[in-house]
Amino acid sequence: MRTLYTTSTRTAIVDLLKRDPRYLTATAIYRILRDDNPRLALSTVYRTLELLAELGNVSFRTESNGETSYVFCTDEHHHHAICSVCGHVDEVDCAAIDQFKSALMAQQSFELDDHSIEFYGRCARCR
Amino acid sequence: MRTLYTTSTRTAIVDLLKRDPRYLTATAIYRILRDDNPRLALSTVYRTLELLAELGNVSFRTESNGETSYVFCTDEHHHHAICSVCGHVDEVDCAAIDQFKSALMAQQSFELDDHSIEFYGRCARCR
DNA sequence: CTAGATGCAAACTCTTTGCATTGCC
DNA sequence: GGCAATGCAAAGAGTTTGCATCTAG
Repeated sequence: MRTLYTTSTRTAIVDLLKRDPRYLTATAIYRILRDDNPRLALSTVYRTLELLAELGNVSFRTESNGETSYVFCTDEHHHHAICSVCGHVDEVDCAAIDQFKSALMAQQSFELDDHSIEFYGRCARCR
Repeated sequence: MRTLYTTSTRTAIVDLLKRDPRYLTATAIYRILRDDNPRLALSTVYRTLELLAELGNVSFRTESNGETSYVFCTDEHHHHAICSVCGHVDEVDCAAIDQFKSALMAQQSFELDDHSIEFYGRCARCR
């Protein structure tokens, strides 16, 4: 198995993602971190984000403009509650989804394997 | 307000989308329709899909490779059950979502405004 | 006839890749 | 020292745009 090095760039990206619990694009991350490291390359940001996604430490989604954005998160199956005011992202479990399964089967004989859910609203601070 | 013309290209695209209830990319649509109309331009397909999306007759999503794909659907709020075998897309209402609201509020004081859901599984024919 | 639609080609944006260099372990 | 990571530049892929031409109404 490939050995992973702990580099300052990787640490900086992970720290930023942990500190800022919102969906950030590669370019946004690049712009922020370039202040401290002017030689940072956008391609490095992309490669690191790809790595973090493989490791399950980051999940991503596609914005309406087609850009991909990333959040730090756990590896377990869960969903995101996204604040439409500040962009804050919280994880939500999906216990209640089980109730869908039977309804869906009965309604149109569809056998549920997986699901993808995002919730939008206002977080505790923005309400 | 702008006047919309009914052109053969638009009719062909709408017909194809109605006939094939799966998420199709612009390029896929282009390839299929080019057989009957060799002078068809990919940009026309994009422009038509954009128009249909504005009119609420089409919804779209982003595939894992970054491509956008489109399905014909109703304008009302609903979700899609996507067959992982044949790609068939069915609409699903979201009555059961209401049960989430109270749970979500109690759990982490998040006020739910909207949600985006996709289900994956096997449709009646592919089970 | 006229505003809207189309084809074609060029431009754009985001993302990926090749390769020489640098740096972690 | 050796393999992994990075910077830089160039290439890719999907999508959008400008403009002359064509066409529905």
